[in-house]
Amino acid sequence: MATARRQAAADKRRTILDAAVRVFARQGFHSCRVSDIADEAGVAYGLVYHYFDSKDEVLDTLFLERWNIMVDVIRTIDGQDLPAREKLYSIVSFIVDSYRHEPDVMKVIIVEVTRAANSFGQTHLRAIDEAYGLIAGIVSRGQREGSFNPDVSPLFAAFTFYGAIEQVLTGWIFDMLPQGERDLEQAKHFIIETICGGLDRADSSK
Amino acid sequence: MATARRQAAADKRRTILDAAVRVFARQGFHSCRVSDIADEAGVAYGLVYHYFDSKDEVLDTLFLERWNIMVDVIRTIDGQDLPAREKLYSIVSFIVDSYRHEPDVMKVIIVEVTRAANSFGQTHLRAIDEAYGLIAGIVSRGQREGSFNPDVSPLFAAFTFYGAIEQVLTGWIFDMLPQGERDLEQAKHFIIETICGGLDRADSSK
DNA sequence: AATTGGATTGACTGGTCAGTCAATGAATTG
DNA sequence: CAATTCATTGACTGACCAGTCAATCCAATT
Repeated sequence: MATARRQAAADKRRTILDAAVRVFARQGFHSCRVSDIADEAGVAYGLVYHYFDSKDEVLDTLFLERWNIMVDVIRTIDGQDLPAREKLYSIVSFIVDSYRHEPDVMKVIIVEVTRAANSFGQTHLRAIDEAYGLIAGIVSRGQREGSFNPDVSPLFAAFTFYGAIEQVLTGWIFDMLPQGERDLEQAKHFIIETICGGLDRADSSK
Repeated sequence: MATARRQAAADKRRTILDAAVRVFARQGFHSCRVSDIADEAGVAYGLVYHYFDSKDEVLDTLFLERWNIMVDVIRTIDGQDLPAREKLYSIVSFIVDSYRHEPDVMKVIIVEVTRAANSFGQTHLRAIDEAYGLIAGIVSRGQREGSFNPDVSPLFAAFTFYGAIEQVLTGWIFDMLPQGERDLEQAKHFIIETICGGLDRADSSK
Protein backbone atom coordinates (compact mmCIF):
# COMPACT_ATOMS: atom_id res chain seq x y z
CA MET A 1 0.00 0.00 0.00
CA ALA A 2 0.96 3.59 -0.47
CA THR A 3 1.62 4.06 3.20
CA ALA A 4 4.31 6.69 2.92
CA ARG A 5 2.15 8.77 0.65
CA ARG A 6 -0.94 8.33 2.74
CA GLN A 7 1.03 9.51 5.71
CA ALA A 8 2.36 12.51 3.88
CA ALA A 9 -1.14 13.33 2.75
CA ALA A 10 -2.54 13.14 6.25
CA ASP A 11 0.26 15.44 7.38
CA LYS A 12 -0.60 18.02 4.75
CA ARG A 13 -4.21 18.00 5.79
CA ARG A 14 -3.12 18.56 9.36
CA THR A 15 -0.73 21.29 8.26
CA ILE A 16 -3.59 23.08 6.55
CA LEU A 17 -5.86 22.75 9.56
CA ASP A 18 -3.18 24.07 11.90
CA ALA A 19 -2.46 26.97 9.60
CA ALA A 20 -6.18 27.72 9.40
CA VAL A 21 -6.36 27.95 13.18
CA ARG A 22 -3.64 30.56 13.20
CA VAL A 23 -5.17 32.54 10.36
CA PHE A 24 -8.71 32.40 11.74
CA ALA A 25 -7.45 33.44 15.16
CA ARG A 26 -5.47 36.32 13.71
CA GLN A 27 -7.85 37.69 11.10
CA GLY A 28 -11.18 36.09 11.79
CA PHE A 29 -12.95 33.64 9.53
CA HIS A 30 -14.85 36.17 7.47
CA SER A 31 -12.02 38.54 6.79
CA CYS A 32 -9.41 36.05 5.72
CA ARG A 33 -9.04 34.60 2.26
CA VAL A 34 -8.51 30.97 1.44
CA SER A 35 -5.21 32.05 -0.04
CA ASP A 36 -4.17 33.29 3.41
CA ILE A 37 -4.62 29.80 4.75
CA ALA A 38 -2.69 28.30 1.87
CA ASP A 39 0.14 30.81 2.31
CA GLU A 40 0.29 30.25 6.06
CA ALA A 41 0.47 26.50 5.44
CA GLY A 42 3.13 26.94 2.74
CA VAL A 43 0.94 25.15 0.25
CA ALA A 44 -0.68 25.93 -3.07
CA TYR A 45 -4.10 27.49 -3.14
CA GLY A 46 -5.74 24.57 -4.85
CA LEU A 47 -4.53 22.05 -2.30
CA VAL A 48 -6.91 23.42 0.28
CA TYR A 49 -9.71 22.34 -2.06
CA HIS A 50 -8.15 18.94 -2.49
CA TYR A 51 -8.63 18.24 1.21
CA PHE A 52 -11.74 20.28 1.90
CA ASP A 53 -14.84 21.00 -0.11
CA SER A 54 -15.07 24.60 0.98
CA LYS A 55 -13.72 27.24 3.29
CA ASP A 56 -16.63 26.51 5.61
CA GLU A 57 -15.67 22.87 5.85
CA VAL A 58 -12.27 23.81 7.21
CA LEU A 59 -13.87 25.65 10.10
CA ASP A 60 -16.47 22.94 10.61
CA THR A 61 -13.71 20.36 10.85
CA LEU A 62 -11.73 22.38 13.36
CA PHE A 63 -14.78 22.97 15.48
CA LEU A 64 -16.08 19.41 15.54
CA GLU A 65 -12.64 17.98 16.20
CA ARG A 66 -12.38 20.06 19.34
CA TRP A 67 -15.95 20.11 20.49
CA ASN A 68 -16.16 16.33 20.39
CA ILE A 69 -13.11 16.08 22.61
CA MET A 70 -14.78 18.39 25.08
CA VAL A 71 -18.06 16.53 25.05
CA ASP A 72 -16.18 13.27 25.65
CA VAL A 73 -14.34 14.81 28.57
CA ILE A 74 -17.59 16.06 30.08
CA ARG A 75 -19.12 12.64 29.63
CA THR A 76 -16.16 11.02 31.37
CA ILE A 77 -16.25 13.49 34.24
CA ASP A 78 -19.97 12.95 34.54
CA GLY A 79 -19.39 9.22 34.83
CA GLN A 80 -17.10 9.56 37.82
CA ASP A 81 -18.36 9.25 41.35
CA LEU A 82 -17.88 12.80 42.54
CA PRO A 83 -19.97 15.52 44.13
CA ALA A 84 -21.66 17.74 41.53
CA ARG A 85 -19.57 20.72 42.52
CA GLU A 86 -16.36 18.85 41.82
CA LYS A 87 -17.65 17.69 38.46
CA LEU A 88 -18.30 21.29 37.51
CA TYR A 89 -14.85 22.23 38.74
CA SER A 90 -13.30 19.55 36.53
CA ILE A 91 -15.15 20.95 33.54
CA VAL A 92 -14.03 24.53 34.15
CA SER A 93 -10.56 23.24 34.75
CA PHE A 94 -10.47 21.34 31.48
CA ILE A 95 -11.71 24.30 29.47
CA VAL A 96 -9.36 26.79 31.10
CA ASP A 97 -6.43 24.43 30.55
CA SER A 98 -7.44 24.00 26.92
CA TYR A 99 -7.23 27.75 26.58
CA ARG A 100 -3.89 27.82 28.34
CA HIS A 101 -2.37 25.27 25.98
CA GLU A 102 -4.06 26.22 22.74
CA PRO A 103 -5.49 29.71 22.98
CA ASP A 104 -5.85 30.04 19.21
CA VAL A 105 -8.00 26.95 18.88
CA MET A 106 -10.24 28.07 21.69
CA LYS A 107 -10.46 31.55 20.26
CA VAL A 108 -11.61 30.23 16.91
CA ILE A 109 -14.14 27.85 18.43
CA ILE A 110 -15.63 30.47 20.69
CA VAL A 111 -15.46 33.54 18.52
CA GLU A 112 -16.19 32.02 15.13
CA VAL A 113 -18.57 29.20 15.98
CA THR A 114 -20.04 29.06 19.45
CA ARG A 115 -20.77 32.75 19.65
CA ALA A 116 -21.56 33.12 16.00
CA ALA A 117 -24.68 31.07 16.46
CA ASN A 118 -26.09 32.87 13.46
CA SER A 119 -23.90 31.42 10.78
CA PHE A 120 -21.91 28.44 11.97
CA GLY A 121 -23.48 27.99 15.33
CA GLN A 122 -26.72 27.24 13.54
CA THR A 123 -25.07 24.29 11.84
CA HIS A 124 -23.69 23.03 15.10
CA LEU A 125 -26.56 23.82 17.40
CA ARG A 126 -27.16 20.14 17.98
CA ALA A 127 -23.56 19.51 19.03
CA ILE A 128 -23.61 22.57 21.25
CA ASP A 129 -26.91 21.59 22.79
CA GLU A 130 -25.49 18.20 23.65
CA ALA A 131 -22.94 19.79 25.95
CA TYR A 132 -25.63 21.82 27.67
CA GLY A 133 -27.68 18.70 28.15
CA LEU A 134 -24.79 16.94 29.85
CA ILE A 135 -24.13 19.84 32.19
CA ALA A 136 -27.82 20.14 32.98
CA GLY A 137 -27.72 16.45 33.85
CA ILE A 138 -24.92 17.02 36.33
CA VAL A 139 -26.85 19.85 37.97
CA SER A 140 -29.99 17.79 38.02
CA ARG A 141 -28.25 14.88 39.72
CA GLY A 142 -26.68 17.28 42.18
CA GLN A 143 -30.16 18.43 43.07
CA ARG A 144 -31.48 14.91 43.53
CA GLU A 145 -28.53 14.14 45.79
CA GLY A 146 -29.40 17.19 47.83
CA SER A 147 -26.13 19.05 47.29
CA PHE A 148 -27.62 21.56 44.82
CA ASN A 149 -30.48 24.02 45.18
CA PRO A 150 -33.55 22.31 43.71
CA ASP A 151 -35.31 25.60 42.88
CA VAL A 152 -33.12 26.44 39.89
CA SER A 153 -33.90 24.94 36.50
CA PRO A 154 -30.98 22.65 35.60
CA LEU A 155 -30.99 23.77 31.97
CA PHE A 156 -30.90 27.44 32.93
CA ALA A 157 -28.15 26.66 35.42
CA ALA A 158 -26.20 24.94 32.65
CA PHE A 159 -26.47 28.04 30.46
CA THR A 160 -25.43 30.25 33.34
CA PHE A 161 -22.47 28.05 34.09
CA TYR A 162 -21.23 27.64 30.55
CA GLY A 163 -21.96 31.28 29.75
CA ALA A 164 -19.81 32.34 32.65
CA ILE A 165 -16.91 30.24 31.42
CA GLU A 166 -17.22 31.41 27.86
CA GLN A 167 -17.35 35.03 28.91
CA VAL A 168 -14.20 34.74 30.97
CA LEU A 169 -12.42 33.10 28.04
CA THR A 170 -13.68 35.92 25.84
CA GLY A 171 -12.30 38.37 28.36
CA TRP A 172 -8.89 36.76 28.00
CA ILE A 173 -9.11 36.47 24.25
CA PHE A 174 -9.68 40.20 23.91
CA ASP A 175 -7.35 41.24 26.66
CA MET A 176 -10.05 42.53 28.95
CA LEU A 177 -9.03 40.29 31.83
CA PRO A 178 -5.58 39.58 33.26
CA GLN A 179 -4.26 36.22 32.10
CA GLY A 180 -1.10 35.35 33.96
CA GLU A 181 -0.58 31.75 35.06
CA ARG A 182 -1.98 32.67 38.45
CA ASP A 183 -5.02 34.39 36.97
CA LEU A 184 -5.95 31.32 34.97
CA GLU A 185 -5.74 29.09 38.02
CA GLN A 186 -7.67 31.52 40.18
CA ALA A 187 -10.33 32.03 37.56
CA LYS A 188 -11.31 28.36 37.89
CA HIS A 189 -12.00 28.96 41.56
CA PHE A 190 -13.69 32.32 41.05
CA ILE A 191 -16.13 30.79 38.61
CA ILE A 192 -16.93 27.78 40.77
CA GLU A 193 -17.08 29.87 43.90
CA THR A 194 -19.50 32.26 42.21
CA ILE A 195 -21.73 29.66 40.56
CA CYS A 196 -21.71 27.11 43.37
CA GLY A 197 -20.89 29.06 46.49
CA GLY A 198 -22.67 32.20 45.33
CA LEU A 199 -21.57 35.77 45.83
CA ASP A 200 -23.76 36.27 48.89
CA ARG A 201 -21.94 36.31 52.17
CA ALA A 202 -24.55 37.94 54.37
CA ASP A 203 -24.55 37.21 58.15
CA SER A 204 -26.37 33.84 58.02
CA SER A 205 -23.81 31.82 56.03
CA LYS A 206 -20.52 30.29 57.26
CA MET B 1 -37.49 76.75 8.65
CA ALA B 2 -38.00 73.59 6.75
CA THR B 3 -39.42 71.85 9.76
CA ALA B 4 -41.70 69.48 7.93
CA ARG B 5 -38.87 68.31 5.74
CA ARG B 6 -36.44 67.92 8.61
CA GLN B 7 -39.01 65.84 10.37
CA ALA B 8 -39.58 63.67 7.34
CA ALA B 9 -35.85 63.21 7.02
CA ALA B 10 -35.46 62.15 10.61
CA ASP B 11 -38.29 59.70 10.12
CA LYS B 12 -36.66 58.16 7.09
CA ARG B 13 -33.43 57.67 8.98
CA ARG B 14 -35.37 55.96 11.73
CA THR B 15 -37.26 53.87 9.19
CA ILE B 16 -33.98 52.66 7.77
CA LEU B 17 -32.57 51.83 11.19
CA ASP B 18 -35.68 49.90 12.15
CA ALA B 19 -35.65 48.01 8.90
CA ALA B 20 -31.98 47.21 9.41
CA VAL B 21 -32.74 45.67 12.79
CA ARG B 22 -35.25 43.33 11.22
CA VAL B 23 -32.96 42.41 8.36
CA PHE B 24 -29.89 41.89 10.56
CA ALA B 25 -31.92 39.79 12.98
CA ARG B 26 -33.33 37.69 10.17
CA GLN B 27 -30.30 37.21 7.94
CA GLY B 28 -27.35 38.30 9.97
CA PHE B 29 -25.18 41.32 9.24
CA HIS B 30 -22.70 39.58 6.99
CA SER B 31 -25.13 37.72 4.82
CA CYS B 32 -27.49 40.54 4.05
CA ARG B 33 -27.05 43.09 1.33
CA VAL B 34 -27.54 46.81 1.71
CA SER B 35 -30.29 46.46 -0.85
CA ASP B 36 -32.11 44.14 1.56
CA ILE B 37 -32.19 46.94 4.10
CA ALA B 38 -33.41 49.43 1.51
CA ASP B 39 -36.12 47.04 0.32
CA GLU B 40 -37.26 46.28 3.86
CA ALA B 41 -37.46 50.00 4.54
CA GLY B 42 -39.30 50.63 1.28
CA VAL B 43 -36.65 53.09 0.20
CA ALA B 44 -34.21 53.44 -2.68
CA TYR B 45 -30.80 51.84 -2.38
CA GLY B 46 -28.92 55.12 -2.48
CA LEU B 47 -30.88 56.64 0.37
CA VAL B 48 -29.16 54.37 2.85
CA TYR B 49 -25.93 56.06 1.84
CA HIS B 50 -27.50 59.48 2.20
CA TYR B 51 -28.00 58.84 5.90
CA PHE B 52 -25.08 56.53 6.62
CA ASP B 53 -21.54 56.41 5.36
CA SER B 54 -21.41 52.66 5.17
CA LYS B 55 -23.17 49.44 6.00
CA ASP B 56 -20.99 49.19 9.10
CA GLU B 57 -22.15 52.56 10.32
CA VAL B 58 -25.73 51.37 10.34
CA LEU B 59 -24.83 48.57 12.74
CA ASP B 60 -22.60 50.82 14.80
CA THR B 61 -25.44 53.27 15.20
CA LEU B 62 -27.90 50.59 16.26
CA PHE B 63 -25.46 49.17 18.76
CA LEU B 64 -24.40 52.42 20.38
CA GLU B 65 -27.95 53.71 20.59
CA ARG B 66 -28.91 50.68 22.63
CA TRP B 67 -25.74 50.07 24.57
CA ASN B 68 -25.70 53.64 25.85
CA ILE B 69 -29.21 53.24 27.15
CA MET B 70 -28.13 50.14 29.02
CA VAL B 71 -25.05 51.74 30.48
CA ASP B 72 -27.17 54.67 31.66
CA VAL B 73 -29.62 52.31 33.30
CA ILE B 74 -26.81 50.46 35.06
CA ARG B 75 -25.38 53.76 36.24
CA THR B 76 -28.76 54.80 37.61
CA ILE B 77 -29.28 51.49 39.37
CA ASP B 78 -25.79 51.73 40.80
CA GLY B 79 -26.61 55.15 42.18
CA GLN B 80 -29.57 53.89 44.18
CA ASP B 81 -29.28 52.91 47.80
CA LEU B 82 -29.87 49.20 47.53
CA PRO B 83 -28.14 45.98 48.55
CA ALA B 84 -25.74 44.74 45.87
CA ARG B 85 -27.86 41.70 45.21
CA GLU B 86 -30.87 43.85 44.38
CA LYS B 87 -28.82 46.02 42.10
CA LEU B 88 -27.78 42.95 40.16
CA TYR B 89 -31.38 41.81 40.05
CA SER B 90 -32.44 45.15 38.59
CA ILE B 91 -29.82 44.80 35.87
CA VAL B 92 -30.88 41.28 34.90
CA SER B 93 -34.45 42.43 34.98
CA PHE B 94 -33.79 45.35 32.67
CA ILE B 95 -31.93 43.22 30.15
CA VAL B 96 -34.50 40.43 30.16
CA ASP B 97 -37.29 42.96 29.73
CA SER B 98 -35.41 44.58 26.86
CA TYR B 99 -35.34 41.20 25.19
CA ARG B 100 -39.01 40.66 25.91
CA HIS B 101 -39.99 43.94 24.26
CA GLU B 102 -37.48 44.10 21.44
CA PRO B 103 -36.00 40.68 20.82
CA ASP B 104 -34.68 41.65 17.39
CA VAL B 105 -32.67 44.57 18.72
CA MET B 106 -31.16 42.43 21.45
CA LYS B 107 -30.42 39.66 19.03
CA VAL B 108 -28.54 42.01 16.74
CA ILE B 109 -26.59 43.59 19.57
CA ILE B 110 -25.59 40.31 21.10
CA VAL B 111 -25.05 38.18 18.04
CA GLU B 112 -23.57 40.76 15.70
CA VAL B 113 -21.62 42.99 18.06
CA THR B 114 -21.09 41.86 21.62
CA ARG B 115 -20.27 38.28 20.72
CA ALA B 116 -18.55 39.16 17.50
CA ALA B 117 -15.74 40.76 19.42
CA ASN B 118 -13.53 40.05 16.44
CA SER B 119 -15.02 42.43 13.98
CA PHE B 120 -17.40 44.92 15.56
CA GLY B 121 -16.77 44.10 19.15
CA GLN B 122 -13.22 45.29 18.62
CA THR B 123 -14.52 48.72 17.66
CA HIS B 124 -16.76 48.83 20.69
CA LEU B 125 -14.52 47.17 23.24
CA ARG B 126 -14.28 50.38 25.20
CA ALA B 127 -18.05 50.77 25.43
CA ILE B 128 -18.43 47.13 26.40
CA ASP B 129 -15.67 47.37 28.97
CA GLU B 130 -17.43 50.33 30.55
CA ALA B 131 -20.40 48.14 31.43
CA TYR B 132 -18.15 45.53 32.97
CA GLY B 133 -16.45 48.20 35.01
CA LEU B 134 -19.76 49.39 36.42
CA ILE B 135 -20.86 45.89 37.35
CA ALA B 136 -17.49 45.17 38.92
CA GLY B 137 -17.99 48.34 40.95
CA ILE B 138 -21.29 47.07 42.26
CA VAL B 139 -19.71 43.76 43.27
CA SER B 140 -16.78 45.53 44.84
CA ARG B 141 -19.04 47.75 46.91
CA GLY B 142 -21.08 44.71 47.91
CA GLN B 143 -17.89 43.17 49.22
CA ARG B 144 -16.91 46.25 51.17
CA GLU B 145 -20.37 46.32 52.71
CA GLY B 146 -19.93 42.71 53.74
CA SER B 147 -22.84 41.30 51.78
CA PHE B 148 -20.64 39.75 49.07
CA ASN B 149 -17.87 37.18 49.28
CA PRO B 150 -14.60 39.15 49.32
CA ASP B 151 -12.54 36.29 47.90
CA VAL B 152 -13.83 36.63 44.35
CA SER B 153 -12.28 39.17 42.00
CA PRO B 154 -14.98 41.76 41.22
CA LEU B 155 -13.99 41.95 37.57
CA PHE B 156 -14.15 38.19 37.14
CA ALA B 157 -17.48 38.19 38.94
CA ALA B 158 -18.73 40.85 36.53
CA PHE B 159 -17.77 38.68 33.56
CA THR B 160 -19.40 35.66 35.15
CA PHE B 161 -22.56 37.63 35.80
CA TYR B 162 -22.86 39.27 32.44
CA GLY B 163 -21.79 36.10 30.65
CA ALA B 164 -24.57 34.20 32.34
CA ILE B 165 -27.14 36.74 31.20
CA GLU B 166 -25.87 36.84 27.67
CA GLN B 167 -25.84 33.09 27.40
CA VAL B 168 -29.42 32.81 28.55
CA LEU B 169 -30.46 35.43 26.00
CA THR B 170 -28.55 33.50 23.37
CA GLY B 171 -30.41 30.39 24.44
CA TRP B 172 -33.68 32.20 23.81
CA ILE B 173 -32.53 33.73 20.57
CA PHE B 174 -31.71 30.34 19.11
CA ASP B 175 -34.61 28.50 20.66
CA MET B 176 -32.53 26.39 22.96
CA LEU B 177 -34.36 27.55 26.07
CA PRO B 178 -38.09 27.87 26.72
CA GLN B 179 -39.24 31.47 26.48
CA GLY B 180 -42.80 31.80 27.65
CA GLU B 181 -43.75 34.81 29.77
CA ARG B 182 -43.23 32.72 32.87
CA ASP B 183 -39.84 31.47 31.73
CA LEU B 184 -38.57 35.02 31.20
CA GLU B 185 -39.67 36.05 34.67
CA GLN B 186 -38.24 32.94 36.29
CA ALA B 187 -34.97 33.24 34.44
CA LYS B 188 -34.29 36.52 36.26
CA HIS B 189 -34.54 34.66 39.54
CA PHE B 190 -32.62 31.62 38.36
CA ILE B 191 -29.71 33.77 37.31
CA ILE B 192 -29.64 35.82 40.49
CA GLU B 193 -30.19 32.76 42.64
CA THR B 194 -27.32 31.00 40.93
CA ILE B 195 -24.87 33.90 40.90
CA CYS B 196 -25.73 35.32 44.32
CA GLY B 197 -27.24 32.44 46.24
CA GLY B 198 -25.06 29.82 44.59
CA LEU B 199 -26.08 26.35 43.52
CA ASP B 200 -24.72 24.73 46.67
CA ARG B 201 -27.34 23.64 49.15
CA ALA B 202 -25.29 21.22 51.23
CA ASP B 203 -26.16 20.64 54.94
CA SER B 204 -24.44 23.73 56.40
CA SER B 205 -26.47 26.50 54.68
CA LYS B 206 -29.94 27.78 55.60
C1' DA C 1 -43.19 81.43 -10.97
C1' DA C 2 -38.45 81.09 -10.54
C1' DT C 3 -34.84 79.57 -7.52
C1' DT C 4 -32.58 76.87 -4.20
C1' DG C 5 -30.91 72.90 -1.78
C1' DG C 6 -31.68 68.83 0.44
C1' DA C 7 -34.22 64.30 -0.31
C1' DT C 8 -34.61 60.52 -3.26
C1' DT C 9 -33.75 57.46 -7.07
C1' DG C 10 -31.45 53.28 -9.13
C1' DA C 11 -28.15 52.08 -12.80
C1' DC C 12 -23.48 51.33 -12.86
C1' DT C 13 -18.54 50.25 -11.55
C1' DG C 14 -14.60 48.31 -9.49
C1' DG C 15 -12.69 45.22 -6.52
C1' DT C 16 -12.75 41.04 -4.13
C1' DC C 17 -12.59 36.11 -3.63
C1' DA C 18 -14.53 31.35 -3.41
C1' DG C 19 -14.25 27.68 -6.06
C1' DT C 20 -12.73 25.31 -10.77
C1' DC C 21 -9.71 22.98 -13.71
C1' DA C 22 -6.14 21.56 -16.78
C1' DA C 23 -1.52 20.70 -16.27
C1' DT C 24 2.48 18.84 -13.76
C1' DG C 25 4.99 16.04 -10.38
C1' DA C 26 6.25 12.10 -7.93
C1' DA C 27 5.53 7.72 -5.55
C1' DT C 28 3.87 2.92 -6.39
C1' DT C 29 2.95 -1.11 -8.98
C1' DG C 30 3.17 -4.88 -12.38
C1' DC D 1 10.49 1.21 -17.22
C1' DA D 2 5.82 2.10 -18.65
C1' DA D 3 1.45 2.77 -16.52
C1' DT D 4 -1.31 4.26 -12.86
C1' DT D 5 -2.80 6.93 -9.21
C1' DC D 6 -3.19 10.63 -6.52
C1' DA D 7 -0.90 14.89 -4.59
C1' DT D 8 0.06 19.38 -5.93
C1' DT D 9 0.11 23.66 -8.53
C1' DG D 10 -1.70 28.40 -9.54
C1' DA D 11 -3.98 30.98 -13.23
C1' DC D 12 -8.50 31.92 -14.24
C1' DT D 13 -13.63 32.83 -13.97
C1' DG D 14 -18.02 34.04 -12.55
C1' DA D 15 -20.76 35.86 -9.04
C1' DC D 16 -21.54 39.02 -5.78
C1' DC D 17 -22.09 43.48 -3.64
C1' DA D 18 -20.48 47.85 -1.29
C1' DG D 19 -20.27 52.20 -2.50
C1' DT D 20 -20.67 56.11 -6.28
C1' DC D 21 -22.94 59.46 -8.91
C1' DA D 22 -25.67 62.00 -12.16
C1' DA D 23 -30.31 62.77 -12.60
C1' DT D 24 -34.82 63.88 -10.72
C1' DC D 25 -38.08 65.44 -7.37
C1' DC D 26 -40.25 68.60 -4.34
C1' DA D 27 -41.03 71.69 -0.21
C1' DA D 28 -39.76 76.09 1.13
C1' DT D 29 -38.30 80.68 0.04
C1' DT D 30 -38.09 85.00 -2.64
